[in-house]
Amino acid sequence: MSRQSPTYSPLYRQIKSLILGALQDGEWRPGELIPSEMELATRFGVSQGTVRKAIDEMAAENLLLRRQGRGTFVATHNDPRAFFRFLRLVPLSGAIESAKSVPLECWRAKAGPEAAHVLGLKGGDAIVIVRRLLEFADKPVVADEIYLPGDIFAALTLEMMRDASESLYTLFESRFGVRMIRATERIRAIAADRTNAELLHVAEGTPLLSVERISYTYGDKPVEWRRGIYATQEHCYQNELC
Amino acid sequence: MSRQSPTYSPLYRQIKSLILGALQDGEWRPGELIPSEMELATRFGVSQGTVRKAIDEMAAENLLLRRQGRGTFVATHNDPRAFFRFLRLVPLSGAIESAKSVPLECWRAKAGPEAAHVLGLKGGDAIVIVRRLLEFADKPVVADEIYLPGDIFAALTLEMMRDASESLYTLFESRFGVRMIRATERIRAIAADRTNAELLHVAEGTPLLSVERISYTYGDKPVEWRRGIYATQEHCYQNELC
DNA sequence: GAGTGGTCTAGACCACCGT
DNA sequence: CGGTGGTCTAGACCACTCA
Repeated sequence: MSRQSPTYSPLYRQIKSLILGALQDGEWRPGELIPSEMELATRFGVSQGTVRKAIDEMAAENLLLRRQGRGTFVATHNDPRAFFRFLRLVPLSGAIESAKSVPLECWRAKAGPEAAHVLGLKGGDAIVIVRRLLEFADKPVVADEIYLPGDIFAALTLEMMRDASESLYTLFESRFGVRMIRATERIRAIAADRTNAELLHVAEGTPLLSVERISYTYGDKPVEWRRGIYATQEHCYQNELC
Repeated sequence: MSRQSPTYSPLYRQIKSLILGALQDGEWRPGELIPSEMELATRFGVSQGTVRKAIDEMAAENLLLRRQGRGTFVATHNDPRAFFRFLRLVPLSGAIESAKSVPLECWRAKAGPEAAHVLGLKGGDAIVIVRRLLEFADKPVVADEIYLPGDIFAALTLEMMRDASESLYTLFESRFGVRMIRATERIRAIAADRTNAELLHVAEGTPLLSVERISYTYGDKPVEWRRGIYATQEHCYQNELC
C-alpha cells in the first residue's frame, strides 16, 4: 500500500554515497586503509552485506581497492595498475618500456573561452598551463599541454614536477589532494606542425595522434584538460573493447 | 585441517563456467531468455545467491543482460548499447548520426603469415576478406578491411551483407552463430594513400587513423582481424578511461 | 496475481594476511 | 592467532513486468 518515492534508491547506494562523501571530505586519503566492513556496518546501522555491496560497486569503479586479509584501501595513482589505465600508449614491439616525464614549462594564464568551458570556469579565471614531454627509452613520444584550474593548482611549479619521481597524477594526489577518477579522450589524426616536429624528432607533416583528455575527480568535476600529441612510429594507442 | 587444492575456485565461478559452457554450446542463443535464477539454482544444486553471483559477473562482462521483472537474456549485438561499445567514432559536433555500412567486396583467399598468426590458423588456411565503407550522414568516414577464418565464414557473401539491415556483428550472430565478446584495438596515425584518399574523399597524404582490431568470441578465440581507416575531419575516436 | 530480478538480513564458514 | 575480506546459505520482502 505504501508507495516509495519516485526516485527510489536502495540502501546500499545510500551507504555508497556516505562513503563517497567521506572520501570527498578527505576522511581517508589515497592509499590509506578505510575501516573494516563490520565497523562501517555498525557506524551506518546496516548489515555487513549492505556495506559489502556498496564497497563492491566502488571497487568496480576503481575508487577503492580490496585486499583479502588486509582490508580495503582508497585507490591511488601511485600504483602501476592505475598508471596504465590512463596511459594507453604501448610499444609496437611489445617490449616493456618505462616512461619518463620531462616537464618543459609551467606558467599562469587567464582561461580562454574554450578552457573555461571545459573546466567549468568563467572566462578570465586563473589557470595553470604545463607543457611536458613523455619519453620512452629516452626518446620523445608524447608532447602534452595541460590546463589546470588556477584555484586548486596555484602552487604548482616546474621544480615540483622535476623533483617528483612519480607520475603527475600521483603528485596531484599527494600535493594538491586531487584524485583523478575517470577521463574521456577524443582522438584524431593530425599532421605535425613545426613545434611538434621538433619536440618529437619527426619530419614536419608526419601524421600524429591528437589525444584530447578531460579528467574528472569526485562528483564528476572536471579538473584537467589536456592535449597530447603522440608519435606512433614505434608506439600505438592500445584500447580494450568489452 | 583439510587443505583445498592450490587452484581453489569458489563455487559461483564453477557455476559461471557451467553457464558459459551452455552459452558456448548454443543452449540459449543471443537475445534469448535463459532460465530463472531459481531454476538454475535447483539445476546446479546450489542456492539462488550463488547463481546470482555467477550471473552478476557475466552481466558485468556483457555476456548476459538482466532485466528486472522479465528475466536474464543472452547479450546480443542487435542492441544500440552493444553497438556503440564497438564503434567508438562520434561526430565532433556531438550530433547523433546513424551509421550505414556499405559492403564493397568479399572474396576468398589463403591466409598469409600475419593473418594466420592473428587468427590462430596455419599459413595457407582458407580465409574470407571483406572490404566495406562506413558512412555517417551519407559521407564515407571509415574504410574497413576485414579478415575472417574461412572454416566458420565460408558461406558469407556480399549479397548477405547488402541485404542485412543490421550491423555486421548481428549478422555474424544470426547467420554464423559467432558472438564477439571483446576486442583489442591498436591505433596509429597514417597518411592517406591513393586508395584510401579516394574511398574517403580526402586528399592524398591527409592524416588518418589506422585502427587495427582483433575480436574474440567465447573462450578468447580470435575470430576477426580488421583494419579500419578513419577520417577524423568531422569525427573522432572517443574513449573512456576509468 | 504470478513470476522475475533486486535488496536486505543474519549467521556460518573459508582463504588470506600480518604478528 | 585474530582480524580482514570472500563465499555460501536461507529466508523475507521489494520493485518491476506482463498477462
